[in-house]
Amino acid sequence: MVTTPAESVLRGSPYRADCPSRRILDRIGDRWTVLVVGALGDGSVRFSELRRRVEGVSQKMLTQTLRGLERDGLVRRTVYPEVPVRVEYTLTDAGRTLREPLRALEEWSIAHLGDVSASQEDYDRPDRASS
Amino acid sequence: MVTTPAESVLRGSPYRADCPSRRILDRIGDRWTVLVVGALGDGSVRFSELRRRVEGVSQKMLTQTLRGLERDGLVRRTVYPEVPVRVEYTLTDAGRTLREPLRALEEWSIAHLGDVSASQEDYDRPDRASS
DNA sequence: CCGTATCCTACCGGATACTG
DNA sequence: CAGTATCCGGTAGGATACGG
Repeated sequence: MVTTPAESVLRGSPYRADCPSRRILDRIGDRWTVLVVGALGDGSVRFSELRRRVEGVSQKMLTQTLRGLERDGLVRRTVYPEVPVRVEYTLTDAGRTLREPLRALEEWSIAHLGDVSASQEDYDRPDRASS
Repeated sequence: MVTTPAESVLRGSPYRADCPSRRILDRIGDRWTVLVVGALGDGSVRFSELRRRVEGVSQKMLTQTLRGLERDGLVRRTVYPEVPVRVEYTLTDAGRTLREPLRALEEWSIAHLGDVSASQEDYDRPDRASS
């Protein structure tokens, strides 16, 4: 059996401090990045509309998250010098490729979160053997 | 075109505070959970071996991460009452289903982290127009 | 409308010491 | 070996005020 690069990282060698898994987690492992990518979808979205789509995000964190994505080349920022100014954000081609793996994760969560919640409640019951 | 459930969450409605995407991020969005799931692979792994596979994880955080995964029903903990004691961790069936989406993410990072790094360096150059 | 600048708090997570 | 307990600092991120 030929070991693919991905598998060599996943199983062959330990997770080094600079392995791809960690680098990507450092980028999307925060509270908002994944949600912003999802909220952008495949269109152009204004800042204020993004704020509405990602419920609870503060102005500061939305700006910070978008700057990070722009720096990574995953989001393009376009300013229309109208009055008042209009700013639109769009996923780049690279950014769009991120949607598929993220969607896979979301589908997993939709499929399994019920079981996870049930397991948690069972685990938290002080009485009864853990079975 | 029929809108799938996943898409209705991704695009139709805003990301509510209790949507599946957020729940899963709250669980695996921390520093170690994803790495521990990867390090477990499809076998049984001892605590000390896990520490070695996930470079840099502290004893406290490894324990805490494993407890969380056990609570979620994604990891099974087995104690062998030998002297000294031996404890092995294994992904449950549910836990194993998480590996595919996580692997997809890792493969994305392997494929794109080079471009991301290049984009960052370009973005961080003070001089020169952004394009 | 779309930010930036400050301040401030919660908590994640590391270091260390101690048990069964 | 596999934890638990305690302390502690750095930082993610919220609230607020202000600027272009």
